[in-house]
Amino acid sequence: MSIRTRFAPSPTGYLHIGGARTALFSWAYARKHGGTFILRIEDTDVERSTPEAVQAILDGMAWLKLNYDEGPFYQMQRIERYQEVIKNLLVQGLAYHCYTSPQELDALREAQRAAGEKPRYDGRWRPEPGKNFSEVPAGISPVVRFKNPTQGMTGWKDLVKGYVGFNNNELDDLIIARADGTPTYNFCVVVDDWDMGITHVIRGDDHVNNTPRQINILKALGATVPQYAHLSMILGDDGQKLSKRHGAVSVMQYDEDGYLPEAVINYLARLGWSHGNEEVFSVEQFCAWFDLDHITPSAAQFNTEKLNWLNQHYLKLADNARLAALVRLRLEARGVAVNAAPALEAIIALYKERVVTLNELADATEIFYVEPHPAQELLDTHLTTEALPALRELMERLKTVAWEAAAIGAAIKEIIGKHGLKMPKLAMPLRVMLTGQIHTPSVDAVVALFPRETVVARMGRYL
RNA sequence: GUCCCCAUCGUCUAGAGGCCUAGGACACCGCCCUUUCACGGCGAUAACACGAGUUCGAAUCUCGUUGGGGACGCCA
Repeated sequence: MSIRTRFAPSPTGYLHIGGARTALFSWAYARKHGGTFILRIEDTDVERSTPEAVQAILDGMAWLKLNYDEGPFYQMQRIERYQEVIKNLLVQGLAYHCYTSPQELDALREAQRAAGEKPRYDGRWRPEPGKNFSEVPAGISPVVRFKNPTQGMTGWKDLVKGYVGFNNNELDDLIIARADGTPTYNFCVVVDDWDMGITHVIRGDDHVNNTPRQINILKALGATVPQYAHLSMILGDDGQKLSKRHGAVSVMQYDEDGYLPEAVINYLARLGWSHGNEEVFSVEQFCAWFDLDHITPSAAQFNTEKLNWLNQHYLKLADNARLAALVRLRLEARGVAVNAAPALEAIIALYKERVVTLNELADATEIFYVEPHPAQELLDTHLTTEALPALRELMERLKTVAWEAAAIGAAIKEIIGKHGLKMPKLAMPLRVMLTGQIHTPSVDAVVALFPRETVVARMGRYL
């Protein structure tokens, strides 16, 4: 049987790192087995779902290049189907109307909590032999509840956690249709997974408690129960739970922060999954290796340091032209006009091994297009009286020397030799005058990057 | 409170009873390279939560303890 997986986010916010990993694993599992990956938008919470959030999810997946074979399907467009199934369940006596008001339910739960019990529906409207429901309250639209089995166990062999079982008497009769007739999450999921022929449900840990309920509905429907794999959650850098208020950032934030999507993918792939000692691998390699057997059941803490390391690695590997396009966007967003000279690609070639993110790369390249303003302190420190004569001579030499790093380097060496100076005595003030910084790549290479006139002009300002 | 899940270096992890004196990676520290800062190379420090079992033998199996997390919505 062909494998069919799905990613089913609710559009109530951006795609965050945990969701992205769930999507990645689901996607990779389908890819590994030549199966089908489906995107389904679970938008039945009309209050909180927004088109912007849908777009944010789509954008996040596109950035990570997680392509889907079917969908996106929207649950709100399948309402009729859910209602049809609910009607059948009602007819078969597998579901029933419940007239308990939200206020009554609140009171019930409160009382149960106070008594140290697990808050749950007490089945007061559940049809039972001997029960008489002749006094149906007038003017109240009922919800529909699923008639959950009360005996026995419901369990499954979770592909990540192993066997997980619940006593059916722990499960209450969940609402499958609201008073306004709209179906609820747990029900839509079941119908969709059934209709869409999902074979493997790969989702977050927070759904384990929903699983026995969903299995019971699936069984009532006569549907095949898919395999389940519950992924543990991702904790923040500080070990705390990720939430909107705390550290849960959109994957697109990583784009903004200057991370490469392949670095994020590689990092996420390795978070909670392993293939021996492999740390760095392409997405293709990941798809070939991926399996559910090597997913850790325990929660994982996000580690920005390691993401940084991977990003640096992929930056070094990345094509200069691609990086130039990415950096150009960032520079222009800062209002920096990227001129033809110096060539951005050439600058990047020299700088990309020295930075961690694209933003740092943009920082480093910016001074090639914008006048630097060296701090007076740096000028005082490095433009020493002993260096000035040599610097002036160098400036003259740079007006005529062959414009390439080797020749420039040779000229510098010759001049320091002549003046009895050590390399840094000349290199540091040169860096400061040209870039306003004291940390740059090899100074002759930096000089060679600039047009000759720019170098002479920037030096001339201080000599 | 009830139910469910989890537990190896600071972090991500390898590990399916002897291959473990517990391996790799990030970070940290040290050394080398060096024209500054990086990069790169080499090296060091660092962990099986605790307690009982089972077994000739346990990081691996069982039970318990402790600690952490999740779920208990007419949210998803």
